[in-house]
Amino acid sequence: MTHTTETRLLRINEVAAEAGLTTRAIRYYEEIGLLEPAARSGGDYRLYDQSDLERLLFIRSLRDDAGFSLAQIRQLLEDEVARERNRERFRETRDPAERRAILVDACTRVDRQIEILEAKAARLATMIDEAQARRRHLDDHLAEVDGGPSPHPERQAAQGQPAADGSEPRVAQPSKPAR
Amino acid sequence: MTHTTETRLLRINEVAAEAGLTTRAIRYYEEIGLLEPAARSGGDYRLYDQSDLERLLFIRSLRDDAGFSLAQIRQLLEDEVARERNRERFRETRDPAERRAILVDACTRVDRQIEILEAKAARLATMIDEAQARRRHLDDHLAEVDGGPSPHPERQAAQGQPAADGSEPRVAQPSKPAR
DNA sequence: CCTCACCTTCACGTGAACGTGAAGGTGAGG
DNA sequence: CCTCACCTTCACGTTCACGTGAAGGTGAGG
Repeated sequence: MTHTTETRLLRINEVAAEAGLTTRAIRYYEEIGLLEPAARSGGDYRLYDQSDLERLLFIRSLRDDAGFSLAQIRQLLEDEVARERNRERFRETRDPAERRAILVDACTRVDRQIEILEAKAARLATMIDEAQARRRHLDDHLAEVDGGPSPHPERQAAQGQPAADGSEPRVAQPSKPAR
Repeated sequence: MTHTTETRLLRINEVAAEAGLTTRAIRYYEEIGLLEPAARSGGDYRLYDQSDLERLLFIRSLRDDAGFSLAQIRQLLEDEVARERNRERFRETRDPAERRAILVDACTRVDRQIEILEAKAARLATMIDEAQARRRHLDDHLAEVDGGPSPHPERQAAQGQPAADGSEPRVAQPSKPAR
């Protein structure tokens, strides 16, 4: 008898709590083909294992943190599954041409994933930069108001009168004078 | 007469084309308070200026590239507007305490923006790393299949027999053996 | 003045991503 | 065996982000 190792199967309610999702959401994800429970009980209860939980956590982070639609998530997960199948097929052949074809297909999928992800990341990076620039500018003003010319040590004090109004370097996102 | 400078006002159809949105979407954004046209014509036609167009482009990039909901975008834009108001108030007072309060408020808003953005970016970065690791692994296999031990020059050739099955370093996103 | 393309405001329709009962089955504890 | 909490499958309701007419006004060209 494996005594502590084996992390028993979870019912939908439990896995939902662990994943931070509702039971309805999980059933919905099953409806649209995002995951199937590892097993069913006698009375057709859905039973989930540890990998299901991880998959749900992954789905949730894609949805919440990365902001993907379930359709995009489906695409990403399908590519993942295809990758798995490719590995199978790869192992089952010795023909170099076929192996090459499998690898090329895999590359195409991965490249597509990367492209999708990087487009998002690039825009986010720009926005973060802009926000941080504003933050630094505010810090300077704060230091200036707080204790005269002597902001934080690592950035040299803005000598003279550093445009003592509240002017900031506009980066993006315009807005009209009186709106 | 200002002859070329002045970039005349655009009607909804034109600004929609330039922004890559539909007229309906733009009217909807107005409904939910994301932007108001710069002006209205005699017959109540919506008229947009250059800053409106930029704002629409910004909204679109937030929606498409960053994957924000319109509610989140509204939040971000509102913070932006608040920032604008703060600058006004800042200029209109000389009281250091008040100025400080304004700046602290601004910092809070910016920090919240940054927090939201960085959460998204962090998750995306991880995913990109994982995808690129897979991509590199595939490249190695490809090179191996293509021309024996001699992958691309900048990465040293995997000597010996580099686990000639299709094994990849699993990074995240599990999947069960036979699903 | 007429036409025709574009505009306006309702107002209902739609797909995605669930929420919310309804009606009945399941399973561990007392 | 009974209870009670949790499960099942319909199936309709809801919010978001628009789409799609309908019915009528606008404005530049011929």
